[in-house]
Formats: sequence, C-alpha cells, structure tokens
Amino acid sequence: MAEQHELRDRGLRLTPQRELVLAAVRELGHATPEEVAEKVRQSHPGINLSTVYRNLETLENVGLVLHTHLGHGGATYHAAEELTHLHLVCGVCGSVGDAPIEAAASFVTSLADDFGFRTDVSHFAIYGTCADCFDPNL
Amino acid sequence: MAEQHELRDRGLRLTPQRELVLAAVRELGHATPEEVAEKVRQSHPGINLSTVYRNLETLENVGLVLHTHLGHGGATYHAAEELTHLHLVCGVCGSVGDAPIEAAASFVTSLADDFGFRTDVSHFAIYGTCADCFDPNL
DNA sequence: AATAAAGATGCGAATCCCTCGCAAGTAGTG
DNA sequence: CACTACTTGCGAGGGATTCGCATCTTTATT
Repeated sequence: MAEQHELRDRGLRLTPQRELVLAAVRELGHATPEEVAEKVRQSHPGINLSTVYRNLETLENVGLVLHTHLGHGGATYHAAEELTHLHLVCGVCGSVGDAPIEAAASFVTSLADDFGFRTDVSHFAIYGTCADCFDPNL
Repeated sequence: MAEQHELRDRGLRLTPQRELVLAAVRELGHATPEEVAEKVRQSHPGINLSTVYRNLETLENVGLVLHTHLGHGGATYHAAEELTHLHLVCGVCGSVGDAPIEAAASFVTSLADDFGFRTDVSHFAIYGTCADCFDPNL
C-alpha cells in the first residue's frame, strides 16, 4: 500500500521526482505536463521539464498514468485509477466537464459489436459545448 | 452553386489560394495542414504554409471546414459537408476508421438531456483499438 | 477602366511544445 | 562501501504553428 511499492513493484526506481510527478497527477485530476511540472515545483523547485515528460511516459508505460488528447494540442495526463468518468471538453470555454462512464456504455458496446472497435475509455474525449456556454440565441 | 458564391457569400475574398485550399480539403477527406499544402502545390507550387494555415482557419470560421484532433498532435481538417461519419482512431496502427454518425445518436442525446452538453460531432474523435489490431490473446 | 481601401500572401523570424544527447548524480544490489 | 544501471539537469535540436511586415490582389467606387 505504501507508494514505494507500487513503483518498485513495477520495476521502477524510486526517485523523489518520480514520486512527485505521480502525486501531482493524482492531485490534479487531469493536467498537462506543464501543469504537472508547476505542481511539482511547489515542493521540488528544481525539477526539469524533461524529467516530468520522461516520468509521465514511464508511469504511463507501467499503467499508473494515462493520457488523453483534449483538443488544444498538448496531451493531458490522468492517474489511471481516477478514470471513472468521461471528459466533456467545451470548445468555447475550454472547460473539461465530467460525465459518468456509464453514459457511454451502450455506445461503446455497439461500436464493439458492429465494428469490432474496442473503445478506450481512457482516451475518450468528447468535444462540444458545455451547458454554460451554450446560448440558445445563437 | 458556383464555388465563387459560397466563398463570397460568406464575406470572403476569392483568391486562388483560398479556393485551392478548400478544394484540397474536399478532395482529401481529412488531412493535416501539411497534406493540404502538398495537395495545393500540385497546381500552385508557390503557396506558403502560412497561407494554408490562415485559410484553413478562415474557412473554419465561416463554417466551410472543420477540424478535429485525432491524437497524434496536429489537427486534421475536413470539409464541413463531408462529416457524415464518426472517426474511430486506432491507437495501435493510427488508422482512422469510419462509423455512421447514427451509432452515436443516443449517446449524444443522453449527454444533451442529462448534462446539457451539446456534442459537436465534427470534433468527435473516438480512440481505441481497431478490429485489425485487436488481438484476443492480449 | 482607373483607383483607393481592405484584405491576402509570402517570407522570415519567433514561439511553443516536446525530444535528444550527454555528463554528472543517485537508487538498488551484494 | 563500491558498482552498475537508471535518472536527472541542462542545453541543443526539431517539428509545427503563429506573427510581423512589406508587397500584391481583390473589391467596391469613381
């Protein structure tokens, strides 16, 4: 249960940077590498952006972290265990809303049944306009 | 019906570059700015990449073209009228498969009803693993 | 047709985001 | 405590996109 184990059990070395990157992703919910770096710098000012990128990649390789492309360009990282919702990305305000994964269940099933396509919910980003930005007058 | 009108009617000037960019997007189905530029160069070798970017943006502003983020990083552009399908992006081979938009109809409806979220099908990219890359042994 | 004003284009520089290479530092092992 | 492999920091490198600006075109007007 100690954090050390989850890293070492997966064959990773325990470095302060690595642990901080993972902790940051978990705290932030979803964040860009830049945001993760900023978070980590609160307790470890010297961390290098390259290190953040490399650790995110490493953590993703062992399944502790996942990334999604939410549109703008950069990737967004999530802790693997927090992926219990869909991401509703608003193209107007850029906000990322959540919706329960079950909302997509039948959709996912029909894609699998009809097209043999296995939808990866972790990479599932939905674009549109959120309720706040949707103006009936337009 | 003439192409001139669809551009001028939307307040845009008619330039050879603009028309060629639009034509290229229509011919290509979906393409990156780079690919559009390459296509345009077949008949207008001197076109500048900046011009392609600017025109894609302009055409998008007036609704003739749309873009999606298919994951890798760069945006992919589509002619607005050709958006009659969903994009199933395979994370393994990178292929972009199609599925009829109706497959998502009930999903879109429930997001609207339950969350007030208006899903923009044009920006709708679905990540997962295509039938060809899906190996039951994994 | 000639002309003026608004817009577009080309070009090069500048950014942004991310990746690399390398030397120095550090965790894990016996 | 020493050794080896993996990590980190740092700076350079690279690809994609954006910007600034001078020049040229399209359009609306004479």
